[in-house]
Amino acid sequence: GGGGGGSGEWIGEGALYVKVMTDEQLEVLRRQIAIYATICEQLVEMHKAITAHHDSVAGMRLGNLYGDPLMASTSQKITARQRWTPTTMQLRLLEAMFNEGNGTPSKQKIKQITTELSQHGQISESNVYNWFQNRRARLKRKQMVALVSNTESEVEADEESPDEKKPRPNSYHQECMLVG
Amino acid sequence: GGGGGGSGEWIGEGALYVKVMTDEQLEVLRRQIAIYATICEQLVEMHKAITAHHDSVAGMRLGNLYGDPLMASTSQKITARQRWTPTTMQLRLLEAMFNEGNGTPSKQKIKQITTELSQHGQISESNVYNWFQNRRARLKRKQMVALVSNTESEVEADEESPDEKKPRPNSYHQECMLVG
DNA sequence: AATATATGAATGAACG
DNA sequence: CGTTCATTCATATATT
Repeated sequence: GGGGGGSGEWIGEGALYVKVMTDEQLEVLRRQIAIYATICEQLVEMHKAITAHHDSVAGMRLGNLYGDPLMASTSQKITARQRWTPTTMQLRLLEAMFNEGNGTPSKQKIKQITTELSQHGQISESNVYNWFQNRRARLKRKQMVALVSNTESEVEADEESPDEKKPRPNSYHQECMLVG
Repeated sequence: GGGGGGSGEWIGEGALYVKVMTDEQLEVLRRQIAIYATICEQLVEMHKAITAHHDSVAGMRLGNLYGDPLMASTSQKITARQRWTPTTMQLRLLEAMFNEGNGTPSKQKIKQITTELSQHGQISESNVYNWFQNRRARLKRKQMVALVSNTESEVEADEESPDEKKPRPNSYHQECMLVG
């Protein structure tokens, strides 16, 4: 499974955390994931048991499922992709390096990274270079947007009386996900 | 919509909601769940194919797992991502702006447009940004297709199909890689 | 219901 | 580096 790194990735500096989901909602979420995990385990075991006797079943193999589940979406099979797509492993390593900070990698550093990542799939130095450029640019843009919306919220909050509560459509991002 | 249940199940009365996870973190979470969903779907299909030949496998059965309401999300998966849909009024205004103001709006302009359009429904700056990007790109593609179909009789010697893309020179290679 | 299309969003690559 | 372009992915909607 793609468990995601240390807590540092999830907790920003100086952020204030308030409980958004109730314990019941968290439990629903946990159960939904657990159901998938259970089914996966059973099916994998079943598959192993079967292929122990019949090493090939209708040409289907689990194979790449273990390898790159993120890329297992249906459409991406036959056509050779024309642009580089990082494998899950490459992405994880890149993210880790990015989170370490240290700014933009030097040319020498990029060479080293490329060599390292090429053990996990096709990659070129320009891919690495572009990736860092894009990652940085988009993070910055996102932060700017967040800053603006935060400022607006504060301004609005100042103009309203504290007792008054206003429906904020901005929170719709959260209510849609994982609702069964 | 994000599927079943009124918002009352998720939003308590009088509760104040603050964003605890960034959109990026939410996306990571969604993808992690989606991994399970994808694996499960494929494994279930595999299981069906297998049990078509062996109707009893070592006493293991999925049983009611298929019937689980959380699993039977044929119409709306729990991992489905919500996506903005412009209202007719928003769409009309966007089209008008696109037709008059040539080119992609600046960030400042986008902010203004967003504020204006939010009077006609939920919308964010990235929605506006994406809309203009897509509108422009698709118009260009349509024009190119039209152009190709107009001139195809003249340039039939060219073996290149319209779908094929020409790899463009990479600036990183030009500026950095070939040095030394 | 299954398939096809339209389109919002994500992202690799390129430009100035 | 910030911005823009081009392609791809995923989902909502339309069609059969």
